[in-house]
Amino acid sequence: MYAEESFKKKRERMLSILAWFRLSRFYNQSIRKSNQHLKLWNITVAQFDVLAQVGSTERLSQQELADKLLVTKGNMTQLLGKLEQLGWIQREREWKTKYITLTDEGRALLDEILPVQEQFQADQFGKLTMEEKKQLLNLLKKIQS
Amino acid sequence: MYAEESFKKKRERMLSILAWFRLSRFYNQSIRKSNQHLKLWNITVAQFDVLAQVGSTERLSQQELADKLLVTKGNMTQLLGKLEQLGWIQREREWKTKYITLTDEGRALLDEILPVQEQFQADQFGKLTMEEKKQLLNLLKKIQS
DNA sequence: CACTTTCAGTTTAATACTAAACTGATAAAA
DNA sequence: TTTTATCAGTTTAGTATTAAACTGAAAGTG
Repeated sequence: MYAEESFKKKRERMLSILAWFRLSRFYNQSIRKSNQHLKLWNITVAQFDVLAQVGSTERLSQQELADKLLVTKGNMTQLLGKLEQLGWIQREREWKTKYITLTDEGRALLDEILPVQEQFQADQFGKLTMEEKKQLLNLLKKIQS
Repeated sequence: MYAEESFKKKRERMLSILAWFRLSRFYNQSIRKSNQHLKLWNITVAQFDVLAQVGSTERLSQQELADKLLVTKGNMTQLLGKLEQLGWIQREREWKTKYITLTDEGRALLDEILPVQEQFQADQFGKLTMEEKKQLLNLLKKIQS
C-alpha cells in the first residue's frame, strides 16, 4: 500500500519535472526567436511588451505597468528610461505619480510591429488545433488558480 | 465565407496571445519563487540547474552542458567559472575539451537540495491531476515538435 | 611538413532583471 | 503645525543572458 503510493508520487514528480523542462525550453526559445526578428526594428521583447501595454490602456503609472507586466518597479524605471530616451514614450508627472503615454513615434512603431508580433505568437502555437489551444490555456489557468 | 475564416483566425490569435501571457507569467513567477527558497543555500536557480545536470550525467563538456540547458557556451563559461570558484565543480581539460564533474562539496550540496527542488516542482503543478499533467506535457511536446 | 579549417572555450558589450536600500513628496496623526 | 507613515519612483550591486568577436589547439589537406 505504502509502496504503491510512493511509486505514484514518484511518477507525479517526474511528470512535473518533465513538464517544467519543456515549458522553460519553450519559453526561452520563444524569447530568443522573438528578439531575433524584432532586431529589424531595433527593439527588444521587453521593450516591445512595454509599448504594447502602454498602447492598449489609458494612463498607467509606472507601478501599475510593472504589475501588469509582472516585473519590479526598479526594472520599469530602467526600461522606461531607455524607451523615453528613444523617444517612444513620455512620462507625465502628477503628484507623486508618473503617467506613461506613447509619443507619436511610439504609436507608429507599435502599429507597425503589433500585427507581426501577433502573427509570431500565433505561429508559435501553430501546431495545436483550436481545441488544444483552449486546453492548454485552461491548464495554465488552473495551475495558477 | 471570408469573413467567417477571418473571424476564426482572430480567435485563434487571441487564444495564442492569452496562452503566451499565462505561460510567461507562470514561468517568471516560478523562477522568482525558486530563487527565493534557494537563497537558504546561497545558490541560484541557474547555478542549481548546472549542478543538477552535471550530477546526473557522466562527463559532459561545456558545450554539451550548454546544449542540454539550452543556453550559450558563453553563458556556460561564466556560470562554471562561478561554480568552480565556489568549489562545487571542477573542470578537467582533455585535448580541446573541458569536462565538468562535481566536487565532493558539490555532490553533497546537490544531494541536499535536489529533493527539495523536486518537491517544489511537484507543488507548482500540484493543482493538476495526473491526467492533466500528462495532457500538459503532451501539448508542450506537440508545440515544439 | 606547412596551410587552412574547424571547433571548444573565452571575452566583451549590451540588455534584462531582482532585491534592497534610498529619496522625496504626500497624507495621516498628534 | 509638527511629526510620522506611506508610497512612487530611483539607485545600486549582483546575477543572468545573448550575440558576436576572439583565441588557440587539433584535424584535415596538399
